[in-house]
Amino acid sequence: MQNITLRDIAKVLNLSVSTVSRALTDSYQIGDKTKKLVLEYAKAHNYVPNRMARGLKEGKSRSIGVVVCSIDNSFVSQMLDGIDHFCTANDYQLIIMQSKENFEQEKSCIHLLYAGGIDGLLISPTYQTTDFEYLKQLQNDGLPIVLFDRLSEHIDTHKVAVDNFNGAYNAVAHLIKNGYQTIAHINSESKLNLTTDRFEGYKKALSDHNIAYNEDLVKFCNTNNLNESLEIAIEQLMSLAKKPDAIFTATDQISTKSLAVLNQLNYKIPQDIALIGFSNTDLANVFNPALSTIHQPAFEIGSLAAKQLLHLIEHKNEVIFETILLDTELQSRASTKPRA
Amino acid sequence: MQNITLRDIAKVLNLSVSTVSRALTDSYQIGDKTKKLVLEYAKAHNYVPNRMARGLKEGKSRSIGVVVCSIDNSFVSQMLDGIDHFCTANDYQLIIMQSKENFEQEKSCIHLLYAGGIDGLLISPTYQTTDFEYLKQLQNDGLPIVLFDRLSEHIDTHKVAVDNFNGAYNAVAHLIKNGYQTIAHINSESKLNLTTDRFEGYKKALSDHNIAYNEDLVKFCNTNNLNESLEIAIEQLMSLAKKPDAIFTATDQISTKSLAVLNQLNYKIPQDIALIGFSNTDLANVFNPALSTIHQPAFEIGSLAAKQLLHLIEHKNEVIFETILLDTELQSRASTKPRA
DNA sequence: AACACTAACTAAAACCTTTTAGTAAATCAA
DNA sequence: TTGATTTACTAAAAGGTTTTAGTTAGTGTT
Repeated sequence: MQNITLRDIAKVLNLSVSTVSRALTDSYQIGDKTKKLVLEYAKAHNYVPNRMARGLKEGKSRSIGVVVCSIDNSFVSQMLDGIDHFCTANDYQLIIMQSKENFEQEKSCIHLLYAGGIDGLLISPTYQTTDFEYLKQLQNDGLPIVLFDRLSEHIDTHKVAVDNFNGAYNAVAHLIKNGYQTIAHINSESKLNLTTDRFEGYKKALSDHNIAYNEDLVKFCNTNNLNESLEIAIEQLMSLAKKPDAIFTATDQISTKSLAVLNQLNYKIPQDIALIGFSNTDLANVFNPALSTIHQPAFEIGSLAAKQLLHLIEHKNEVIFETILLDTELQSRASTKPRA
Repeated sequence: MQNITLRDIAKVLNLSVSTVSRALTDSYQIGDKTKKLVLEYAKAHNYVPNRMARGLKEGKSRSIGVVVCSIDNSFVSQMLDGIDHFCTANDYQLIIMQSKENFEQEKSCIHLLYAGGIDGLLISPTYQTTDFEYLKQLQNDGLPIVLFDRLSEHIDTHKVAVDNFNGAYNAVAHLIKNGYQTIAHINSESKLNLTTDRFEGYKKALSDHNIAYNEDLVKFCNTNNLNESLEIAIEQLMSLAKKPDAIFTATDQISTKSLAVLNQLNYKIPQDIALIGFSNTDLANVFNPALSTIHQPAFEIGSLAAKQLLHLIEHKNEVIFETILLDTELQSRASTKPRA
């Protein structure tokens, strides 16, 4: 099973191990004939450097850890695609772990990854996460960390996400422009920027259009028990004295499930109630009705975050952290058609 | 940044490196007092063995490679979830790579993974893949390999997937039972078992119900250019002299996109044409109309495949390979309502 | 007292790479 | 011809772990 090693090549060609190593890295110290000889032999015998040995020697593993809530989430997997794309292009391996929206499991993932010797960490924290001390400690120990999608102010590092405030603002402004006036908002229960920014965007759009904010129209759902808490939220909204004529939903999961719940309750969309939400599904056109969405450049978020992390790994001394916010895109479909 | 090493502990406690190593692995050769001393010091100073060093020494990495067509595919990501679950529970790390349905890229992924020193490989080949010589060579070199979801007879190893023949048979039988007679079939262009088994299941269901097979009703689409080739296929089907009254689609992508195309062409489903297909989307209920599906136990496929692989890694001598086929589930919805 | 045996430890090699610090031979300047 | 420089190579160490092959001190047997 064993792969061929430098020593094997050296023995056959009657050279020293160091010469072979240098020939393969095209060092100026080695003559052209020797280089050619070694290169050809290595190629012919399919030599590949042992990653463990190299990693041990260099104190690097050329692998990065990624912690996400769940691989099994279309938006997340789109970001992972972007991360993978950039890392593969730069010869870094990806080790992906899932927090399953559970803070304890998130800590455990991070610990395992760190112990496994990753060169850097890409993390999108759980909605529960409020304590960033653990991450800050690793950061102080020299581990490069980049936050993506779900950001927090409690840790200072590179961060990549979309402009959630503007995305939310545009969604609500779009509803208002199309004649909707009583706009509800369903968000996830969390202290992350993502949540608060989208909420703030909602409020700002209302106030900019002279619509009074009404807290009865705003619901925060428990992500760990979404089905049930969302049904309750929607039923509460629809039994208000002054019923909403539109809903702006803040996450992918909430958007699609709200559509399901509203359909099940036999509301006509958008006649009875309009719906727009953050979502990256490529099936929005197939929905009943086609769903208006705020679309995020998921692939770009991932690849940019990876780019920032690899830069951090290779230039550890630089400490000017930046936060990159990409633009969202409003995709208008049947679920928010202008009111007749 | 550097983690504490065995040598550090040895120096502080005035012991040899080997004693410390043995104390930590609870060897009988070390006295109880010494063991306790070492264990406490290691714990207090958060010692974690260097994965590279251990990997180098043992010739193992405790990591496995996974090659899939694309992370960004809900069915794939559900399987990855299962794989991750089992591997994490058994302290193996996952290195995921994407072939993007391209055979050359698949080979490149496998090569990178092998060079990276994985202990085993989990692979779901591209639809293009017909040549398994490369994999067989690695297998002969001692690399444990398990095929999942997309199987082939050209390599002998553990395999995990669903019973595609039966899944397809049930879908078509369901259509017939509900009164549909002229049943088209859209599949992906490939030589993999998955493709042929689903095609065979379709044919068998027809013949068992005394419906003549008509090759005009069967289309194989190019997965790398699905949008266009699918549109052409559907237009051809719908312009036949004897139009189909139902379509059975063979893959997740084809199923959802067919729905989109049929909607766009303004066909009423199921009145003009019924639709059922393999798909694992959890949004089938939200579609227009709700889509009948053949659902696969994706998580179980993944975790079982991982289980088989880890077993293979830890018992390399055993060579009785098995193929596990799980059952599919028919989920009947509006798109295949019984004909009036 | 001589010997075998065990308990508790250690020194050093091995895994494979990269890199530091050299060496030997050839070339060049004076 | 001497001394300096360049070219093309090598020996050996380092990185952290596990493991082989010891060593030493102490106990038990006769």
